[in-house]
Amino acid sequence: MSPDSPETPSRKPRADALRNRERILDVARAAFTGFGADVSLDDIARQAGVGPGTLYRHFPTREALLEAVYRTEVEKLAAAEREFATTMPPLEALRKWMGLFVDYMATKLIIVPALNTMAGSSPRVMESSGELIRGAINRLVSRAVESGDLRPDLEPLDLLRALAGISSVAPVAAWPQSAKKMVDILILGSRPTP
Amino acid sequence: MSPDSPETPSRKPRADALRNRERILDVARAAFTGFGADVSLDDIARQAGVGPGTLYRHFPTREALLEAVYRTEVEKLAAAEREFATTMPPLEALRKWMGLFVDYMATKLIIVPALNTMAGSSPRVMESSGELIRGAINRLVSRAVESGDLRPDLEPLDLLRALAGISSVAPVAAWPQSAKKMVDILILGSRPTP
DNA sequence: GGATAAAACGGAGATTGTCTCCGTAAAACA
DNA sequence: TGTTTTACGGAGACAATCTCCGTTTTATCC
Repeated sequence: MSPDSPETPSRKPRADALRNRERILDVARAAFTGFGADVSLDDIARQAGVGPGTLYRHFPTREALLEAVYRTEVEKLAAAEREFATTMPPLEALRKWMGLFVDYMATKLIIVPALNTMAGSSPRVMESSGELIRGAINRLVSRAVESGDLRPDLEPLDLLRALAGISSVAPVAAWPQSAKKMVDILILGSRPTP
Repeated sequence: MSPDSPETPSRKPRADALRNRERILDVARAAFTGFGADVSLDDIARQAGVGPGTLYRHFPTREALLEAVYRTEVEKLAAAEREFATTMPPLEALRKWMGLFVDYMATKLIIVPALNTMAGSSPRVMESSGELIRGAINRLVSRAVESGDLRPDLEPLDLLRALAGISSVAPVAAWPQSAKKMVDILILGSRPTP
């Protein structure tokens, strides 16, 4: 089994391949969240300025594309945390990151149900994502607590639960707006008692 | 609003229309549970011996057909309870009904997730179904308790929960077999202590 | 039991989506 | 710069969705 090493990068990957992959993912994320998980893949290819063949070479099935979009979003969140943590004051970092989290939830709300009703649906993707996100919010909150900007008795995950919770009471379309207001309210309410 | 009475049945519905509707539902149930919720609707029409136009006249969208199949299954369950209760001894009625419930769960496992990821998905269908099923199992168990065939401290819904619970540990394909064995085990274990 | 009108049928076909194949083009390597 | 490897892209085969309308069947009224 496993005839050779995990990867044998005999060559540098072609620059246009990477560019195209990027653009397809970008367009796909917008299309999925805007028009649902069953938009035409050929349409996505067209909008990304590539042929259908190119899209299908990068992502052989709709499921593969959905998974890739989701994975990318999670990684964006994780990367944002690392960046914000070193370039912004604690409270601002938290606020901006929570704003990104709202966008992430919007795509998650579309993609996860779609993946669940597909043949070879994969729980594996979801497992790792939870880990990354929990780590990020923990670090962001810790830093803001240590700097005295947040109450020390704050459960980090509760902030995210509050945002996610809106999705069940607000109409899907209006969700991001409500959630973004919530970010300010939550942070305001989480400051230490003077 | 509501210009006239809910229904003005000016005519008796045509016999072939009813027959066809019936046959389409029958074939659709088999197709959905056998091959998933995205089988070709034209195929279903062909197998039912009608043209595509006929299928689409009865059920304008895939969602409508899925809903109709589900609703029909629930009504079958309710009707079976009414029949069994008057024609069988209590324990046999319960056993046979639970056997039907296993089949019902198999289609529910396919249809509900599919409906949930569709545009105008409707929670209304599910609401009434739960009511009907709860009523049925309650009556069946009561009767068997009164006749002394079941322990009086039995929570009726637990019997169904046990069956439904298998679906999360057994592979989807092998599910009905495991569940049917469970029916015997459950009933055996539910008899009064001698 | 016809005659008549309403209702339903069915399938051809327009439209749209999926996915592949392969000749062409571009990038990496030497 | 020449060669080789990799990727591109779009034509087109195939399949599914859904509609339109001429034909057939059915209920109803004499």
